[in-house]
Amino acid sequence: MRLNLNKIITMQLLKETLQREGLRYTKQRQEIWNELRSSNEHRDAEEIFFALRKRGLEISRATIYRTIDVLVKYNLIDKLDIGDGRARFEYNDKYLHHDHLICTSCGKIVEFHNDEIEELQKKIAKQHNFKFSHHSHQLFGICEDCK
Amino acid sequence: MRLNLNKIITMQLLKETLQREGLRYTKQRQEIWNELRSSNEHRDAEEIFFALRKRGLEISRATIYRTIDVLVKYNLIDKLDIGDGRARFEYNDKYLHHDHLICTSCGKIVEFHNDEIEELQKKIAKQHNFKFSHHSHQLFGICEDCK
DNA sequence: TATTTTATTGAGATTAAGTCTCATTAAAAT
DNA sequence: ATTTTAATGAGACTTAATCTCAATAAAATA
Ligand SMILES: [Mn+2]
Ligand SMILES: [Mn+2]
Ligand SMILES: [Zn+2]
Ligand SMILES: [Zn+2]
Repeated sequence: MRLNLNKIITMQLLKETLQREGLRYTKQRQEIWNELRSSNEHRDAEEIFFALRKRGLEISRATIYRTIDVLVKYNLIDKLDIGDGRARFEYNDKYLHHDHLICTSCGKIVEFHNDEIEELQKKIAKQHNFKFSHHSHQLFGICEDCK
Repeated sequence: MRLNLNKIITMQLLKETLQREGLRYTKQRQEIWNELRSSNEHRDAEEIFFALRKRGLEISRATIYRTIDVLVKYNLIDKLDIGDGRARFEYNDKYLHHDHLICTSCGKIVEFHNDEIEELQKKIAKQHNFKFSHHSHQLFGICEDCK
């Protein structure tokens, strides 16, 4: 019940965003968005491709990449670089922004949020007369299990 | 005089680092290190390759990439991602660490340092029982000239 | 609803950053 | 001076991501 309502709301968000931008609300874009919004993982393009294949969907890699670009552009998903040579993506929850702490040994990803850092970033951009748009912040180390 | 002394000291640092690690102090490694330590730019592998070519040095791209890996591994240079699909590198001044503020319009790079953020990062890693090793922090926005 | 318009898709070719192979070279140890 | 072996050079290879273009399907229009 709750999940279903959540899905309806987020699908509506996709539809409205695409309409506002004069883009089409296609089957493929719905499927990719649904895959990312309902997952807690940090997925790369290939993983999204196989997740959809597994669910019996015919889709091209080119469409995955193109759709990801659209979703990132309109802030529906975030791109992140954990240093493994592939871009990863996750649902962008506007009300719960977070950055990442990554274990360089096992790849574990821990999410963190720090209001002080968020504010300091804005302050730094302002000091240099930049109109701040976004940031990329990753901490690397060895996790408890790997120590 | 001062620059020359600075060069002697940093070349010595390379030599000692390589010897300590049982690696050879080769002509190519000296040239790549010298190129990076004497520049204020944020160079990618191809730019280093052409800078050395211009100075009449015969060197292979494979050696550029391999040497960069060694220099990053032993913290003589830092790797940075400004979001253009190529890894960039710069001299690592242990006494003057900095992160980057990048203009998404013209590509201008402004360096900044913030002690509070540096401390908060250590604190966050500690809270999650990580042995903190390094971080990657970029701010993106539109610079004064591009606004 | 049927027709028209045009953005999007699929399949595979292409690009390009980075890695790998292996014969040759040159540090550095003896 | 000789030996040992790590490093280099040249180019093949890998792979994430982009591009091309004919076919398809949203959505606008009749
Ligand atoms: Mn996350
Ligand atoms: Mn810098
Ligand atoms: Zn770990
Ligand atoms: Zn600018």
